[in-house]
Amino acid sequence: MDEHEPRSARGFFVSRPLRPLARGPAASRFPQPAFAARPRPRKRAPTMTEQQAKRSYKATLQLPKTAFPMKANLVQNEPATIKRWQKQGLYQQLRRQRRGATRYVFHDGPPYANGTIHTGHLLNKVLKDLVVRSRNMLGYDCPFIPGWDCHGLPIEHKVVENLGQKARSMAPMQIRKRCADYAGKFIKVQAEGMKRLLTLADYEQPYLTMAPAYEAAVLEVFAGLLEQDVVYRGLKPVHWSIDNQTALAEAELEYYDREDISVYVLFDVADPAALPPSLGAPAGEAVSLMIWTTTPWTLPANLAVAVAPQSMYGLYRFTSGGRQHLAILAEALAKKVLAMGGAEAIEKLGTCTGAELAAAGVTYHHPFNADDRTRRVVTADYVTLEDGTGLVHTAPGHGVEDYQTGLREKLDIYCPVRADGTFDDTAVDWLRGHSVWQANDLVVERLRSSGHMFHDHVFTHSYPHDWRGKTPVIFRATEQWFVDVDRPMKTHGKSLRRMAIEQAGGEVEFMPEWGRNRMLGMLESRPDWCLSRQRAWGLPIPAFYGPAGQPPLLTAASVRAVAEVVGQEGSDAWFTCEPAELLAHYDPAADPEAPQWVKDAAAAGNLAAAVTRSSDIFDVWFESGSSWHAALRRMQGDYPADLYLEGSDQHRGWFQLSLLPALGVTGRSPFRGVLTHGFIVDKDGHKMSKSLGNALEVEDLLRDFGADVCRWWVSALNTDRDIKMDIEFFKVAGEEYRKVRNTIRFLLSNLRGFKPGDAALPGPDEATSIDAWVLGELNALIGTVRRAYERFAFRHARLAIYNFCNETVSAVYGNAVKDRLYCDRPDSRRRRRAQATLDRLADALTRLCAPILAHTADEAWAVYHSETGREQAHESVHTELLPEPIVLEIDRDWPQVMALRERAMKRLEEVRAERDIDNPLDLGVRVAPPEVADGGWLERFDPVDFADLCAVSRAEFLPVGSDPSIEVLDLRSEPRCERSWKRDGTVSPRSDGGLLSDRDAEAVGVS
RNA sequence: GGGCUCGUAGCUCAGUUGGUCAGAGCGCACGCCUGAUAAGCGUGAGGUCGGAGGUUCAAAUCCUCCCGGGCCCA
Repeated sequence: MDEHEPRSARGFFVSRPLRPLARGPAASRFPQPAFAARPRPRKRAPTMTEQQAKRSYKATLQLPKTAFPMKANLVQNEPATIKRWQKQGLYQQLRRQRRGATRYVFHDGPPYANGTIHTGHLLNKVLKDLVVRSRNMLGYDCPFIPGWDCHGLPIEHKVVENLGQKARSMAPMQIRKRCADYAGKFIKVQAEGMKRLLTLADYEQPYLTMAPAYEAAVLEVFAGLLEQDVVYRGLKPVHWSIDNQTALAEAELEYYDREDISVYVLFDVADPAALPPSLGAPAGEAVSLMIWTTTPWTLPANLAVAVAPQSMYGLYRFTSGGRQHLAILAEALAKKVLAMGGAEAIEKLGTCTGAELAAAGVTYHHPFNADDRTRRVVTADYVTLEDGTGLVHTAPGHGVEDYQTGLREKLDIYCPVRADGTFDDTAVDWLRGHSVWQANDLVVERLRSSGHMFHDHVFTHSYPHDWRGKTPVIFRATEQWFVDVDRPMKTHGKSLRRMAIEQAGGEVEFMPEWGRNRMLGMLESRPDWCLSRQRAWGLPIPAFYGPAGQPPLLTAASVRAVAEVVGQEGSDAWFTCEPAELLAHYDPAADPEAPQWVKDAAAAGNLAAAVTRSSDIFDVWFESGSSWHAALRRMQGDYPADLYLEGSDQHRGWFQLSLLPALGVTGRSPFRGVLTHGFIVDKDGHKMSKSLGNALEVEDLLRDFGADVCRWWVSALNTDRDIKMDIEFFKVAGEEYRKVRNTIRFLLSNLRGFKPGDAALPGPDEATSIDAWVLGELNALIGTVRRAYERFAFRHARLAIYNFCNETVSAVYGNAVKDRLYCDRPDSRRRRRAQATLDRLADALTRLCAPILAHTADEAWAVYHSETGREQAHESVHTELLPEPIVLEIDRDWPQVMALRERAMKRLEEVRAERDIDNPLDLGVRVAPPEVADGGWLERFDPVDFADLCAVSRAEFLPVGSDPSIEVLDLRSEPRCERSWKRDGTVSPRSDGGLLSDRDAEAVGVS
C-alpha cells in the first residue's frame, strides 16, 4: 500500500471525512437531508477570481494526452498501413509464428476475374478476413490463399465484343491470349480492391484456375472421375447457330422480333377407352389431344405431351371445318382457343386433372410419323395455362424443359436436325434434307391436309438470334460430355448423388443449419452434370476422336498423360502442340481402358496421325469445383477444408460442384463446414443492381468511410439472411466506430508515462475497488468475444465490444475514474491502480477489436506501446493472440452496487429537474441499502467510488437496517474545491490562498 | 409455378426447448458538462412482434392460409 495515499484504499470508512456524517458530529453539515424547504441558491456565473484560480490549478492536473488522434483519417491512413504490412511481410510473419499450432483449413472460393469489386465482394471478403484474423488470434494456424476463376464465357464474350469483326477471323489461340490478358488485368484490379479492404491473405501466391499447375490438377480430378466410370457422352439441346454451326451461350443471344406460325394441332388418342371416365368420352369415337406450338418444325421430334398436374382438362365436342371433333384441352383455355379456331356447336363432355390424364396412361399417335410407336401424356411443373392449350408438345431434342422431362421420363433425346439446320435421314421422307425454316411450311401443309390442324396463324414474337450473324437460332440436341450422378462408382459402388446426399445430410456442418435442406433439395433434383462447352477460353476436354463410329479416346491414363504436358505448358498446349506431343506420356498398351482402334493404331505406330483433337472445353464450374485438389491439396497440402464460406447461391454452385468431384475422387466431402451468407439488398429489401440504380460502389464507400468503418458494418450483420445496405447504415457504423475509437483514445490518453512496473492490478484486498469491477466486466467481455469468434458470430462479438466501450468504459468506469486520474497525486495508489487497469483495458480491447478494426487496432497498438514505453514484441497486433481472462478477486456484491447506482441516477435526474440544479457536482447522495443475507454489504465499498460512479460530489452510506432509500443532497451551500470542483465536505482555505479539498491540497502540496 | 428463406420500436438488430421476452444500441426529445471537447454524461417518449385464422391454461415463439421480399430453379 502506498504510504502517500491520501485516503486508505482499504479503509474507506476510516479516513473519509464524510464517513462520520451518518452518525457523527459532522452530520451537522447536513442539517436538512434531501430537500427540506430551503431557499434555492441561484445559479451565478463564475467570478473573475474563480476563473483565474481555475487557470492556475489546471496546470497541476494530469490531463489526458495522447498521440492517438480523435480523428481517424482512415481514408488517408489505411493505405499506409497496407504498405507497412506488405513491407514487413505480415502474412508470412504470421505463418512463421503459428507454425506447429493447430491447423485450421479455410479455403477461398474463387471470384470471377472480371470487373472491379462490388459490394458482394466487400461482404464476402471482409467476412472471410474476419474468419482468418480471428482464427489466427485464437491461436490456430490458419493460412488463406486467395483464388480467382479465370476461364469462361463472360471474359471471352467481352474480349470478342471488344475485338468486333476481327474476332471472326481469329484463331482460338489469338482469342485465348487476349482472354488471359484480360483475366490477368482484373485479377490485379480485384486484388488491389481486396487489399484496400484490409484483408490479410497470401496475395503473393494466389491460386488461378488458368495457371498450368492448376489446370493439370483439374485434369487429374477428371481422370479420377473417368476411373469411377461416371463420365459419358450424351445428347443435350443447346442454342444452336445454323449460320455459324456452333453452340451459343445465353450471353451470346440477342432477341429480335420474328414472324412465326402458331399451330394448334390434334394428336389422335391411341385408345380412347383408357381415358379417365370423368371425361365422359363416348365409346367408340375418336378423341384428340390438342397441342400448341410456335415451332412447327420441331413436331417431327415430338415424343410426348406434357400437362399441368393440378389443372383441369376438359373433353369438348365441336364442329370445325365441316367435321366433328372430340378434343381434350385445358378447361381454362378452351373457350378462347375453340373460338379462335372457329369451332361451333361446342359441348363439354367431362373433365379431369392433368395428373389423372397422365396416370391413366393415355397415349397417342404421332400425326405424321406413321410408326407403330405410341407416345405418352406426362406431367410437368412448368406447364402453365397462360398460352396455348395446356397440353405441351414435348421434343426432348429441341428444348431445355422438354429435355429435362425427357430425362425424367426416359425418353430419347431425339434430334433429327443436322448441324447445318437440315433434317437427317431419320426424319420422314418429305422433310429429309430440308431446312427447319422450310420445314415450318411443309409441316403446316401436311397437318392441314391430314386433318390434324385445328387452327394456325402467323404472329410476331421475340426470338433469340445469333449475336454475331443476327440469324435466328434453334434448340438442337448435340453431343456433350456428362457426369452421371446416378451411376454406381467403381470403388464405392454408390452413385455421386447418393454419396452427396449422405454427406450433406450427415457429417457436414451447415451454418446456418437450413443450408443443409437447401443443398439436399438441390442434390435430389439435379440432372446429370454437363461438363462440356463449345468455346475457346477454357481448359480443353482432352478427348481424341478416331475413325467415325469408334469411341473417343478419353481414359484416366490418357487424361493424366495430357495433364503432364498441360502442367508444363499450360492448356495452350492443346492448341499449339501436335497430338504426338500431347500423347507423349501415353502408352495405350498399358491402358486397359484404351479403345481397340487406339491400341491398333499405336501398335502400328501411327496413333498421332489417327486422332483428331476435341474442341470442347470444360464447364468453368468443373475447374473451380476442383479447387479442393488443385489449390488445397496441391498448393497447401491440406485436405479436407474445415470451412467453405460463400453466398447462399453457392449451394447449387461451388459447394455442390466441389462436393461431387471430391466424392468421386476421394470418397469424402472437401469441407467439414459450410458457412453461407445472404445477398445484399437495398434498404427496402429489394435486389440491388446497377440497372435499378440502387447499387452502391465499393470505391465510394471506401472513399467516404474508410475500410475499418466498412468492416465494422460487416461485423454487425446477421449474415444468415439478406443484408440491407444503404449509405445511412455506413454513417451509423461511422458513428459507432468513432465511439470505439474515442474510448480507446481515452484509455491511451491516461497512460502517457505509465510504466507497466508502476502499479499492480487490484489485489485481493481491493476486491471492492471500481477497478476490480471493470476488470470483471472485461473478463466477461473476453469470454463473450472469444466464444463469438470461435463460432463465427461476429455480430455478437461486435455488439459486446461496442457495449463495453459505450457503457462499461465510457459511461461508467471512465467517467468515474476521471477525477482520480486528473486530480489525484500522480503516484497515488488509487490513481496508479486505475492506470494499471486502463493499461489492461487498452491492451485487451485492442486485441479484441483487431479482427474487425484491422487498421485502427494496429494504430492503437503502436501508440499503446510508445505511450507506456514498451518494446513492441511484434510489429503488429495481428500476430498476437486474443487476451485471456485476468485472475483477480471481485466483490460479489458489485451487481447490487450497480443496481443502486441505476436507481440513484434516476433519482438525481428527478431532483435536478425539480430543483433546477444543473451541475451534478452540486449534489450528493445518501444511500440506505436494502438488506442482504449476510448484512453490512455496502459498508465494504468506498463512498467516493459510489459518488464518482454517480458523478456527484459525495456519497454517504447509511447502515443496513434503515429503510432502504436514496436521498439526494443539495450541496450548493458548501464550498467547492477550486481544483476538482467537488463539494466533498473537506474543502477549506489552504496555505496558497486557494479553496481546496484535502485530496487536492495534498496533491498540489499545500497545507 | 417449385425448393429454401426472411418480415420484432423511425433505423440496425437481441429474443435458448411456447409461460416477467416485449429488449439493446442508434436516431429523436429534453437537460447537463465544457479538464476525453468537431468529445463526454443523464433522463425520456416510441412496437396490437407483416396480416388473418387455429392449437394451448398460455404464442413474437407451434400449425394453416394470405401479403411482401431474397436466393436457386423452372
